[in-house]
Amino acid sequence: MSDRMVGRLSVYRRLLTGLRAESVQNVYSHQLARMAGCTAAQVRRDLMAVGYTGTPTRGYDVLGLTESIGRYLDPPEHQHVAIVGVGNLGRAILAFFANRRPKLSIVAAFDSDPAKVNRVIHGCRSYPIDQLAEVVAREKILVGIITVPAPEAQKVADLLANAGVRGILNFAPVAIHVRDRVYVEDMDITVSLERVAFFARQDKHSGKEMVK
Amino acid sequence: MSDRMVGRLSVYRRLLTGLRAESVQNVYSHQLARMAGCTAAQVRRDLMAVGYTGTPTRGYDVLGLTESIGRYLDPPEHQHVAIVGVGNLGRAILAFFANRRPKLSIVAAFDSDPAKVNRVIHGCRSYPIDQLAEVVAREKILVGIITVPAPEAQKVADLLANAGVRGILNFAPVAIHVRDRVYVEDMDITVSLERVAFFARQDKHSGKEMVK
DNA sequence: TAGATTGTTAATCGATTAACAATC
DNA sequence: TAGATTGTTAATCGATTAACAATC
Repeated sequence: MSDRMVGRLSVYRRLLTGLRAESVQNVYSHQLARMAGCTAAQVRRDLMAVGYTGTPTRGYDVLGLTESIGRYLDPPEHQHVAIVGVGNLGRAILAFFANRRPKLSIVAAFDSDPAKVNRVIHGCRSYPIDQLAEVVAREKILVGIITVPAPEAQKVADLLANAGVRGILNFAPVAIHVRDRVYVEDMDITVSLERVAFFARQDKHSGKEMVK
Repeated sequence: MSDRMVGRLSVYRRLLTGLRAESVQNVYSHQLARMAGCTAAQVRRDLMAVGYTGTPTRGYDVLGLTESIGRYLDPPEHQHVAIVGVGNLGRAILAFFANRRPKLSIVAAFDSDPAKVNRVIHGCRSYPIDQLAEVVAREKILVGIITVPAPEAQKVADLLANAGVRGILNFAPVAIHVRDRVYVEDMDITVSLERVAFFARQDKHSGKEMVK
């Protein structure tokens, strides 16, 4: 299971949820492909991998496929996330994810600024950073989001990894190093914006969209 | 020039800037590789592509390499960016980029909410959305950032593309479709978080970091 | 049946990795 | 010189694309 495929499955599911809201019952691979920005063959291969089969006449059943992707992508039980750094970006992410996914929710926020802790921000409790290990263990948090300034990112990554977190989504503009068992994904807005600016100046480019 | 390579060059430059601040004059490929989270051979191949050569004894000259990457990545003249959607995320991005890059700056923000326009937010002027085409043309804006809710993203993408923007960084959780000459990069926080959550549950995974 | 779509294999493509002579 | 690093080519790897018989 490649990281790209997991990303596409996540996109398919969102599209399927939208179709269900419109009472659409069946969908063909080429329809999903057009909406997701990939090819029909890629959709079919991905769905094959999650073990869901369609039929030539009706394509894929929207409800059944949604559930099948959910069994694949979703945690068996509710999965808890922590966010470290309650600045502008941290608060934006808290607002964005508030009550969005039933099985994946941010249950704790941490900051080193005393003015930002022991509060409830967009429905999420905030704690002093030195309570991180304790809260991560108590709340069974497996995923951490880093939204602190670059100079503090590595320190925070070490705290999270030592507390038992197994996945990190890093927004700090710096590469962090953790032990091999921790999955790290960097979302570097500066790098992305520089890349878009670079290709915006090129007359020709691949033209394909990048799903991060 | 692949999109991944452009991303790595952006990372190298940031690292080199840090080294310069510490008065480091020379750097070897394996040092850059360790900091950037890639391989030494990859660093050498990337630097070869930008046309900068090192020497076996001294490695690469930090200052010269920084300038060489800049000539490659940076626009010949100041490049202007617009952001559409002044919600939590939009304001966070404005705060993040305020006075950060000398040659790449967000010069205009747009929103459909009358309460959010005709103001200065983190140093950036905000306009009503219906002035987008006019302002984009006047300010020679080539890049747009979309931070509106998903249902409005396609409409905003059309507005930007029609106004002459050539690159779009899309934070809305939906795929947008634009003509081929416009480069689109999606930063989908939901997809990324679901992916991290997925791999956090796996016992084994690639372990390699993903630079987006 | 006819026709469009599916599951699945083979071919293609591009990026990464390994290897090594040349170099300072 | 000796030794580590460089530029560069070949081999590997994985993902995407193309193709097509099977199927409803």
